[in-house]
Amino acid sequence: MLDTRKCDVCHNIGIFGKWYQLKTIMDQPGQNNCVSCRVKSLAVETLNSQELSVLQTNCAGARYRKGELIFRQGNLSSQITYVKTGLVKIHKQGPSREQILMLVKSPRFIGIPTILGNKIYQYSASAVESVEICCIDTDIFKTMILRNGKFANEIINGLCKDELRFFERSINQMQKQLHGRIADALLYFSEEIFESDDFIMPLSRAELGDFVHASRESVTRVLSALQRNGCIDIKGKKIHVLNHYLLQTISQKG
DNA sequence: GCATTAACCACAG
DNA sequence: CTGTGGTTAATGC
Repeated sequence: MLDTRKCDVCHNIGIFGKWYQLKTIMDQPGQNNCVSCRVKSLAVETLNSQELSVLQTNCAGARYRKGELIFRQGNLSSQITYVKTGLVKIHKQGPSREQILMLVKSPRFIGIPTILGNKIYQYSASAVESVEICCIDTDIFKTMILRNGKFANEIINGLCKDELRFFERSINQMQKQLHGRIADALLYFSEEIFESDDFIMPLSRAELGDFVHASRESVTRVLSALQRNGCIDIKGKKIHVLNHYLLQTISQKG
């Protein structure tokens, strides 16, 4: 089933269940207008004008620069955060090392499990690129879930997709060895995050290591091995996928 | 045993 | 922050 509504900003057609793309115009900082917001989530789109104005008086926008912490594991959560633009990493300190659990492409809610489950953040979120977010008051958010079934439904849809994606990634991480995991990560960036064969890797080698559960040196080695066999071309942070098929094979065979 | 995989350490741009 | 090389421990054939 396709949702053929067009985004009035970038004119991309939204695929059913997927947030609209947004590549340009943002609301002015500090001047929140939920009614005219260009990056409403599917959930927020189900709200009527009265609910929207309630939302508007209970949320605030903020900007974070590359590398800044949005919230920290162990802190008390006070509001739910909606990422309007930019890329965010969800990470957690494990017993031995830091692990990047997932990358979140905007626009998207983060931190819902914390609000509805444990009040203490069980993980941290940081800006990978410069990021714009909206903070919504927890109680208002909960009230909307209780009162508005459609809103709740969209929220649940989002959480389910997250979980499925996470299961998929878990299998990859657990059953593949390094070459496969890195090939996976490259495909993930190329296909899901940037939707292009040419992109600028926003993570450092060390962060990429945290993402695929490997040391920074190993990441470097595998990357240059992939370059040697003509899979990809690397110039610093610029990555060009030359042979998608080969990359997929490596990803599948581990 | 020998080969492979990947982490750790050290050093150099 | 990155790339390389040497070393080492674990695992597989």
